[in-house]
Amino acid sequence: MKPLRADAVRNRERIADIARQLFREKGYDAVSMDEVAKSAGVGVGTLYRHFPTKEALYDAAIQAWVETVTAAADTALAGDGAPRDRLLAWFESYVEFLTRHKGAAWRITSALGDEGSPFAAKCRTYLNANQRVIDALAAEGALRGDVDAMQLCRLVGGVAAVVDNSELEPAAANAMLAVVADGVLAS
Amino acid sequence: MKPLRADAVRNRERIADIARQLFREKGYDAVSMDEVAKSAGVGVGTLYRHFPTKEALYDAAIQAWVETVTAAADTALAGDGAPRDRLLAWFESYVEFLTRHKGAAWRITSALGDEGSPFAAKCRTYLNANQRVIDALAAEGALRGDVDAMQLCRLVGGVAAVVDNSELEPAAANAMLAVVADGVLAS
DNA sequence: CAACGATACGGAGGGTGTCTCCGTTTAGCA
DNA sequence: TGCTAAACGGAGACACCCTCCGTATCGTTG
Repeated sequence: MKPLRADAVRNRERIADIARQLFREKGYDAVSMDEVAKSAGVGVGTLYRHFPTKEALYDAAIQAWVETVTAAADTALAGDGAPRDRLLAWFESYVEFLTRHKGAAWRITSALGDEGSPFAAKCRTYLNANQRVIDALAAEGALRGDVDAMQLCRLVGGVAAVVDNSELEPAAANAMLAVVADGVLAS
Repeated sequence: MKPLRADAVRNRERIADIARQLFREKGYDAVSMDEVAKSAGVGVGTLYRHFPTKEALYDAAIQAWVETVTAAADTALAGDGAPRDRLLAWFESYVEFLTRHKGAAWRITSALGDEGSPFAAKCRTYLNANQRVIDALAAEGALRGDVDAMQLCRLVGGVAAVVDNSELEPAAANAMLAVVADGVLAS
C-alpha cells in the first residue's frame, strides 16, 4: 500500500464531493460519469482510476452519511417510550437515511444478500443496526416470534424505495411504517 | 381511427408475442430493442412505429396477463376462511402476478400515482382490485381503521419488488406478507 | 538543482443501448 | 393494372459506461 501522490488525493476528494452533491440533487440515473468528470474538472480517465465503476463512485459518495446509521439505531432505542414508538422512531430515521440520496434506497435494498455488490459493506451495517433493534425489543418480549433482521431490512427498505421513487410526503411513509410496525410487534 | 393494414396487425402481434417471451425469460433490462426486432424478423423502425418507447412495448407485452388480476382478487375473497387467510391469499397471488415478469413489480409499483406513465392503466387496475379487497374485509370489521388502497398497493408492491429483485423463495415473500397482513388487520 | 522513473492525468474512442429519419417496398383499391 | 397512402427496414444520431495509451506531473535520487 504505497502512499498516494498529492494531486491524486486532492482529485479523489474533489471527485467524491462533487459526486455526492450531484447524486443528492439529481439521483443516480440522472448523473452521468462525464458530467461528474467535467464538474470536478478532471478527465473521465482520472475518474475511473479512482472509482472503477459508477456504483463504486456512488458507494464512496454516500459513505460518510451511512456511517451514522448505527448511532441512529441507538438513539431511537434509547428513548423510554412504548416499544411501538421506539420502533417507529427507528423506522422513520431509517427511511429518512435511505431517502436522503435519491435512488439510494432501492439500490441498497436490492443489494441485501448480494456479497458481491459494491454496497455489501453498507448492507452489513444496516443489517447489524436492525439486528440490534430487534434484539432490544425482543428482550422486552415486545415482538412476535418470527422476525428476522434481513426481513425487516427488506420490508422497510421496500417502503423507503417506494417513498423515494414516488417522492411521497413523510406522512405517507409513516402510515406504511406503522403497518409494518404493527405487523411486527406482539399484539 | 382508420383500419390498419393486414401486414401491420400481423407484425404488431408478432412483435408483442416475441417481446412477451423475451421479457419473461430475461427481464426488462436484459432485452434490447434490437434483439426484439431481430427475433420478430422486423426492422427497429417497424418496432418503434408500433410501440413508441421500450416501456410502451413492455406495457403491451404484459397486457393480457395483467387483465386477470381482478379475477384473482375475487377468487381470493370468495373463500370462507378467516379474514387473515383470505387477505394473505390475495397478497400471495398479487406478488405472484407482479413477479411473473422479471422487473415488472418495481416498474408498476413505481408508476403508482403517476398518471403520465405508460403503466397508468395497469396501476388503476391494481388499485381497484386492492380497493375491493379492502372494502370486503372492512365490511366484516376485520381491518384497522386507516387502511387505504394506494398504501396497500405500495406496501405489497414494495415487497414484490424486493422479492423479484433478490429472487427470493416464496417462503420469504410470505413471511413479509404476513407482517403486512398482521399490520393491516384488526388485532 | 537537474534528471529520471513511477505515478497520475486527459480525452479520444470502443461497445452497447434507445430512438429517428427517410428512401424503398407493399397492400389495398379503382 | 396502376396509383397512393401506409408500412417497412436499417443506417446512423446521440447518450451512456468504460478502456487505452500518449502526455504531463510529482517526488526522489545523484
